[in-house]
Amino acid sequence: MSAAITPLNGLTASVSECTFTYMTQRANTLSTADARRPVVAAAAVRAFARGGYHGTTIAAVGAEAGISTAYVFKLFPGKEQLFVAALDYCFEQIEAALEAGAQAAQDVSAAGILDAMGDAYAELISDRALLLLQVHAQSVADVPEIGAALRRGLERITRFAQARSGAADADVQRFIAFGQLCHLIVTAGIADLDDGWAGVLNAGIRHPRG
Amino acid sequence: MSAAITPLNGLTASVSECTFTYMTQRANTLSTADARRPVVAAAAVRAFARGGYHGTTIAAVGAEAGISTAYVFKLFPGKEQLFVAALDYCFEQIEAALEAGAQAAQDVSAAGILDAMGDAYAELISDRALLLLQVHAQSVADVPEIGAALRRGLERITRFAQARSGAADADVQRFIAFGQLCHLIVTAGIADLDDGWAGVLNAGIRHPRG
DNA sequence: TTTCAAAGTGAATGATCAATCACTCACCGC
DNA sequence: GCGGTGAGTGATTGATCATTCACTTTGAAA
Repeated sequence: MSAAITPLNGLTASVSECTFTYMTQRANTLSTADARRPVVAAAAVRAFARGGYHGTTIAAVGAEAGISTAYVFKLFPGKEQLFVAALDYCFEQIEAALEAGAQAAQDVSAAGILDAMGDAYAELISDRALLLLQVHAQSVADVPEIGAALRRGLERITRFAQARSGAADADVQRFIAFGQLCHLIVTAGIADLDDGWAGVLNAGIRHPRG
Repeated sequence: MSAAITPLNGLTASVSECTFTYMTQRANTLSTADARRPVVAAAAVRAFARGGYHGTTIAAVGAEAGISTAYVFKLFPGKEQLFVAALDYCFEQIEAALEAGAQAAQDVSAAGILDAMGDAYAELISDRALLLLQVHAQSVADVPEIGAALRRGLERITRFAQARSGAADADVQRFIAFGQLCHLIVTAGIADLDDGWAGVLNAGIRHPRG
């Protein structure tokens, strides 16, 4: 029907093997599977963010990406690997945002850089998809491949925050801990509450969509 | 078949309306539905902790409780309300543990009490079911009833920690934030890792099963 | 123009699961 | 012993979903 082949919108994608360098054709042409995979992974982030791993169908991911269910299975061997690809993509985005935040920091002390990274993270997750996917991933981390992907992502951002800011271990730990508190505030819908107890948790947290 | 009517093992249960006071019969007699509900809720905590909301069948909850699937539906109107009952039960246990910890505190300063509550929490969640249920609840908090139950529980323990310890708002916030970090460490399986990055996150956290 | 491989799809299939129903059995007051 | 009420179950239903398969379309090279 209205197949609407969307021409990889600005997605740089890690097209590492460019054996077909001259094949930089026009848009609207069929894309190669390798180029399409990251686009579908990005769509999977949005779809899985809505319903979680068990609550999201492959059909929903296909619809989000504008392709058929069957083709999702041609691009990824199964649901589990698709979720892992989405999670990897998620942490890629986060590290990039932290780097951008660090680069934009006014105060270049360790604490200043860490703070700027916090701001950048709050900005990044203003659409909530990246945040929700992390929470859903925690929920199914007992699936071995997903747990491994989660640890890989956490290692990535922990190491990055530490190395890029030069902050002390305790400060990096606090950075991550308050990130988790932020996740709780958003998922539980505490940000919008005015009660005293909610104020205790919300204090000083830069909320997405604030 | 092997119906094996288990006689409410030691579960005090809030049998609030005892219109049938004389009916304190023996064990091995059929239990009333009101007395059985909390027992099934406790079983639901364990079952849902394993698979999450979408990944756990009512049959699994029934098996955990030692009753048939059909009878679970006679005790609770549906899966959603059963999960909510499990979550309420979970936060009840947590508040009780915090109170016990506070009572056992050596140092009765605000910080000392908060610390003792942290120890008691670490002890409580050593079997991980209560911890995992909270993570799963975050994951499906967009289901209105479940989100409301989660907020209710968080309000409960935040208010309790604040009132019982008398600590400053910022310290209570930190208490909750590091609780969330603890959840991440356990679900992602970081506690067992030896790498430097994992050490940053693990530092000073009292791990369950440590 | 023909041809071939890769892109992409519609329609099954087989399993699983929430929810329902019709039923049996034990107890209690009479 | 009889009748009713509530405890508890096995079998079924209707829907949903991951995965597969057979099929069509497209683009470009020979």
